[in-house]
Amino acid sequence: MGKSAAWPVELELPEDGKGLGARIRARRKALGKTMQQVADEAGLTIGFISQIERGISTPSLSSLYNVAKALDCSVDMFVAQPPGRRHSVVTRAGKRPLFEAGTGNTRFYEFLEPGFAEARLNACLTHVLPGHASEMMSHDGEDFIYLVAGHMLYEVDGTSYELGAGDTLHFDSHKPHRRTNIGAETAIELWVGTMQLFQP
Amino acid sequence: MGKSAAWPVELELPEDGKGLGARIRARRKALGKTMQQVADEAGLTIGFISQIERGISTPSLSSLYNVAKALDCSVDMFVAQPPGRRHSVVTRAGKRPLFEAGTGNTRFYEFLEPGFAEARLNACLTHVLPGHASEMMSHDGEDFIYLVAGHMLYEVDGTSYELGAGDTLHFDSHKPHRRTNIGAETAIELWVGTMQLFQP
DNA sequence: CGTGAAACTTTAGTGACACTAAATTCGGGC
DNA sequence: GCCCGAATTTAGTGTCACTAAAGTTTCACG
Repeated sequence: MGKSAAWPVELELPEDGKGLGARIRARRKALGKTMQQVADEAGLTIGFISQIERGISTPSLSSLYNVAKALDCSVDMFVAQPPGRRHSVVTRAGKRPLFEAGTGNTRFYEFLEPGFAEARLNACLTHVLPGHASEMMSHDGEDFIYLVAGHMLYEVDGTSYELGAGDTLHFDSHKPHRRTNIGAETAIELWVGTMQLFQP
Repeated sequence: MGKSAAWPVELELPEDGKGLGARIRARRKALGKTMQQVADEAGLTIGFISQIERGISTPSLSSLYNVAKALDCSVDMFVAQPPGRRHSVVTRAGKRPLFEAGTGNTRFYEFLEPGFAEARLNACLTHVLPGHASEMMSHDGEDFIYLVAGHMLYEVDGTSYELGAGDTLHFDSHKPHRRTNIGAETAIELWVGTMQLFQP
């Protein structure tokens, strides 16, 4: 099965129709480089670069790594992305759908639609009522939090961080983490991360 | 050169010492799956999964794609990351280094250190004085902007977006974009993106 | 401790495809 | 039309992506 499945990478195209080869070509042209230059820097032949870009050949991981390096970017820029989804470039304060999270009416979140279908960033504004404490969690990706208002206590991998308005927190989401509103008022946190959110 | 360079992918290890195989194993164990399960779902043999995880064999892109799918994640989770860098989980309002950007004293930014060495997200708080207009730019990654204060006009790929405090903007950074402070006061924007920032 | 089964590793291959060198074609400028 | 740079095509080759099966290790249970 392995070898005859050489094409699934290309078949799983994002909606904009770009596969691995097309993305490499787009990047090369954006940098104004010839195939010969890329081939030289990647230690490959110009013929192979041509075949890669036209989807006729698929590079090994190490060759792809070298091509990405010759193109001044990282490998993940060329690999397949998740399928398209609803999106909106701008979201407006006071006009976002508000959803209740979990149980107990202690947390609400404003859903921010991603700016474009293939976006890897996801964002969410969460309103946390005083006293609310989440359970310990751990997941893929990374969390970036900007505390818009209030006082929160975050625990990440056994370490506690107390945050006030304007502070930020950023950590690897694999690490066990939870949060508590330790203030007297509703806290508002802006979360930006690379974990795919449930889309209402 | 191509084939004899089968190991550069492993040699370019992030600081936590994890290569492709080790990351696959970690993910598999995190999901509580056996090699046999992953092999079945990926259409490969258990022997090959074992060799991949121990770095003895390197999968083709299509096989890696299928393994990632069997592990409920995307390929980019397994590829090499940039080298380590300075980081800090928390940044405090009023305590961040402030830098002047460009010329003319019309823009200052607070540098937010990434939360961990391998983080892919980068963040920055920018203070934009009234009237300041940036030049048109375009780069890798994606931009997520939360306007903390003020009124800004953003132009992305020919389309204009006027934002007020609390609004967000999110777009593919490849698209030509620029911004102008159209208000009477300093605007503050929180930028979160996947482009690597200059690190002071 | 012994046993058996599950989980993983090792071995001994095979053949397809990752990649090459060189020939040919294409496109643009003069 | 000629020339040259850029890209594509052709005709391979041999390495490694991947297999099946045997062997080893680990783990749970009595």
